[in-house]
Amino acid sequence: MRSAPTILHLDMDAFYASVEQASKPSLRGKAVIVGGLGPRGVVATASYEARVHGVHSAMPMSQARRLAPNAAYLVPRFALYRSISDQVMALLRALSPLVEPLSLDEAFVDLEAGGTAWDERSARLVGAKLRADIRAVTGLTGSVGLAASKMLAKIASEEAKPDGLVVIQPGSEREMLAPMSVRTLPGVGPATGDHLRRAGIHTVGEIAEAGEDELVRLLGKAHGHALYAMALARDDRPVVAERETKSVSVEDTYDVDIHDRVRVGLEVQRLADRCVRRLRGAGLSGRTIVLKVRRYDFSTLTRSETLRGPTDDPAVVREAAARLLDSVDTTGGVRLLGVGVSGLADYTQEDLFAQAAGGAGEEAAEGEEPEPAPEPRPEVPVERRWSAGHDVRHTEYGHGWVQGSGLGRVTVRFETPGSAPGRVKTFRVDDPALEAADPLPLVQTPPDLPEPMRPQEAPPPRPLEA
DNA sequence: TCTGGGGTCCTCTAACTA
DNA sequence: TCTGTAGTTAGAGGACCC
Repeated sequence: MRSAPTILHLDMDAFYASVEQASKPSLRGKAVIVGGLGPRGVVATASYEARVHGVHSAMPMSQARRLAPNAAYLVPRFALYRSISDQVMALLRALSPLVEPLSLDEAFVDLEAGGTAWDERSARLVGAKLRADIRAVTGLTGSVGLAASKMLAKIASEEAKPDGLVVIQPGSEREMLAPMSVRTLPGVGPATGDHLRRAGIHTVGEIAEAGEDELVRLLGKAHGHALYAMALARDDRPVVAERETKSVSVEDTYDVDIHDRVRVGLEVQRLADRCVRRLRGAGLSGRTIVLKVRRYDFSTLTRSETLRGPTDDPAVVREAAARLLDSVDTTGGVRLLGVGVSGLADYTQEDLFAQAAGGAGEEAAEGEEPEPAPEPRPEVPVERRWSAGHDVRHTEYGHGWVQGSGLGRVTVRFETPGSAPGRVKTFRVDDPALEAADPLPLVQTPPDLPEPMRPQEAPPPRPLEA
């Protein structure tokens, strides 16, 4: 492990909710909850104001509504979050070529590899400047952790939240970790946490005391060795800039369980098509087709089939998924269906004789297949749908966002990121003066950055577009 | 209270192969 | 030719992460 705290972990604070607050002045300082709004939705992100009420990520939305009935509930706008994430990642890439994004709002940076920091003082300066630049470019806050390893940098940024910077001094790690809960360590979730608790192990220090053999006995080889090393603050994992995608999958949870076997089959075909579209969009193909079924009682099963060679042919994936479905009992109903492809390659090698024999008649068009028009779902009326939180424009009142809709009406608040909190008006859902609009930039005119921090180039295209 | 979506990695078992 | 063994691959499930 290195001797200076030159690994940086950035974590944007309550990212999705903060973006929504930045783009909607009337929500600033208010409880904002972003997530699925259907009957089976869960919370993706809650603003700090909402967390005060006990709302947190992954909580069922129904529970969140009971805890914070007056919060603003919004559906996620991933395209907007991705564009802001790109701005942040560009700032990180100006610091080092070794940037490892973990998600839209989190990344590791190896400052030493970038030559931007070599000791605690320089690392602290870089971290502070990064936070200021993120605020200037995006208007948002992020928390920074600096340490000599990835694990510790991540723990440091967690300690720094919200809107802070924490450095863990090399040499002080074990002492600092010892009293912390085992759940602090990456890889310890509810199941492992319970397992350890039953063995009388509650803190990181107790993991270290238990010894490696005991950890391996309790948790298995890989997990046991890894966790013991982490408890001793041993973590040599490098920051890896490019990770290959290993699988591509899509899944849908249905508002109401599906009982009709024919409908289940149709949904699987739809998911297979969507999965292939994503696969092709990323320029990939794959050998193993996976079907996922979550039944009415939440029991989940997967069935998979490995083909002779990688494919990106929708007909082949559809047929494989249908074969897999044949082996699954769906009586009682299903709440979720998913189709995935793994064993990826960046070429296709269709065994035309063996695999296309069944589907030769319905060959898909070569090359870029057009996005099929979204088929209206049976339960959705054929009228314009206004999603809560999405931007709109009115010919008379200008730019605003959908505060809610129902009973043939849509309520819009007219405001922009740079305006004062705006007024609310209600329209008929089919009002011709109202149309969907693109989000506005959060910061009107991004200030010029000083030379060393200016992003040098656009980030590379993301491998997967949703 | 009733549990999303998109991923990664690990473990166990069975089948196959050398 | 039969048997035991070790390694590899597939398939299923589980845990975890954001």
